[in-house]
Amino acid sequence: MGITKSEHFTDEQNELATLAKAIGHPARIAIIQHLIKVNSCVCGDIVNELPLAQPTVSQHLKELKNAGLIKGNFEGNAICYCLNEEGFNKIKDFFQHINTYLENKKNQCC
Amino acid sequence: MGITKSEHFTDEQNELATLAKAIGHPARIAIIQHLIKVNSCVCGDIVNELPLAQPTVSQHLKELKNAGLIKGNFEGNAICYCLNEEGFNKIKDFFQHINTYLENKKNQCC
DNA sequence: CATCTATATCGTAATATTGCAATATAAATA
DNA sequence: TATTTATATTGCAATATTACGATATAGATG
Repeated sequence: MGITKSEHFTDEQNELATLAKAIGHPARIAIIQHLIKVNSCVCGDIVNELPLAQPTVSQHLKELKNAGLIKGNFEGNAICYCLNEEGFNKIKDFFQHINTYLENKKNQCC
Repeated sequence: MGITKSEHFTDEQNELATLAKAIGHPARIAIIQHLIKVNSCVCGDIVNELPLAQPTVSQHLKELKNAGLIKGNFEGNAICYCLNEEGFNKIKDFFQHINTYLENKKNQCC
């Protein structure tokens, strides 16, 4: 089959999965790290930073954008990308929940 | 090609991507949420909680285990699964870094 | 030991992802 | 308007993922 049975899961579960999946590629991790590192809007030098061809980078940017993790504005004929808080805020709560749980859990068999 | 070019990225980037990718499926989000909810080791009732066949659940558990996000102990003829702090701690720093950045960033074009 | 119960593995079909060359598009500039 | 520059889209091949029936395995129990 190969189709993820999204309809059997909650919207929250599907949304979190989509976000995590979008982050789940080293090229997309690299893009996120680069956007943080340069601490400003990046107008296209992402292609030069990555060991991938331009169409491939464009595809990764598209996936991050679709997931709501980055956003881009036209700036002349270039595009200015930066992180999108909305997307990251959605994951933040999930991980904070997990961390709180892990800090307090006791008497587990493993 | 379809092969992720892991060799061109740093170990950290590959590791973070592997962790995020493992989380990036609604069934695996559901497993994580369930393990937190029951607040104890779960010996096999995960299959009953999910809308998927037993082999499929077993496969998802394997992926979470391989990524270091859960661990399992034999408990009689059943297996006891719970969250693995190690894996989650690795992602924690990444997201904390992002959150700190997002809270402080200013004067961005987007 | 035979059987039951719980979980894993195998095999396979359907689908998704990754990557890139070629090409298209769109704004800027000569 | 022709050209350049920046980015996106298309098309396709290679590979990975998802799902499940069938089957294997391993401990518990009769």
